[in-house]
Amino acid sequence: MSENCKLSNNERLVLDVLGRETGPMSAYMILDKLRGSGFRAPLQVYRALEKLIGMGRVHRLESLNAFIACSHMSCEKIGVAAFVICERCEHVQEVCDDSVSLFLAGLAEKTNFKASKTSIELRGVCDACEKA
Amino acid sequence: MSENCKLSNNERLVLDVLGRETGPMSAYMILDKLRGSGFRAPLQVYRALEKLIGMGRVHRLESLNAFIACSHMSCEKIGVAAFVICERCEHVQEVCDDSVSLFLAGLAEKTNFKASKTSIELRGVCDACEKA
DNA sequence: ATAGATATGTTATAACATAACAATAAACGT
DNA sequence: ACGTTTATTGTTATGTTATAACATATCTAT
Ligand SMILES: [Zn+2]
Ligand SMILES: [Zn+2]
Ligand SMILES: [Zn+2]
Ligand SMILES: [Zn+2]
Repeated sequence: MSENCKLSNNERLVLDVLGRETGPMSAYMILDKLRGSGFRAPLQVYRALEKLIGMGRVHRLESLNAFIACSHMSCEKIGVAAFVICERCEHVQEVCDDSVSLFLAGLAEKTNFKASKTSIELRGVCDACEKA
Repeated sequence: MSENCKLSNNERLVLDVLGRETGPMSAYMILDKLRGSGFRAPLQVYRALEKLIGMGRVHRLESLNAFIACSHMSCEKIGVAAFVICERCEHVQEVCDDSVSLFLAGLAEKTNFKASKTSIELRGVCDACEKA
């Protein structure tokens, strides 16, 4: 938590871009948004993303190859979250309650597995889009 | 289920390659295995994979950009499976029990979401590797 | 036969991600 | 302040994953 506060310049820039956007962004979308701030190569984005993900301030959506700012300012239990992704409106809801961590703990126990990273993603249609 | 039996030539070839391998394979690994059978382009693999996934006979591992044959000969409830992936030995265990479908159903209900596709993946170290 | 549907082949290109190396800048003990 | 270490940034090139667009062939039903 002490380390979470100090972001490098590039990390700050990337996190700000993700924070302004409501939906997920690919690394290359982020790069394009930051060309005005001097970014020129994908690696600048990927390096910042790696750090931010390590801090729990950004999550990677595996099924989209995209990234999104943590909706909790920073996940305490890093990696224990589920993402509900609407394919119509691109809205992503992050769910981090006990049911998620209990399910994952149960699954790990049942398979005698030590999980270091987890990914739960649901793709479909959100309530708002379904009604519209 | 009636459609599941009739595979096209290319689908058969791709499924056989995946069936012979114990671990996950990328599309390009599959392509290389099938050059001897006349495959020349990635699209031949991707098209077959798309169909096989639709039939539930192959699963895509989002966190690996790789594919694996269904360990059940064909998942009845397509897409409702969890994958436990060892990063040391590459072994993948497919879990399809009620706890998985109940968890997903609960999550969907809680978020008023209609899920059409789901992905649950745990990355870490399996029991065998941990002991070794 | 022939029309429509399905499957396949081919080339090119888009989209996503990392390797390798060079240069700077910040942190730290002396 | 000083040199040493560590972290950060910049740059070029390349590797990896996936699809678009178009051409051809095969199958199926009438
Ligand atoms: Zn979070
Ligand atoms: Zn929606
Ligand atoms: Zn399966
Ligand atoms: Zn293992």
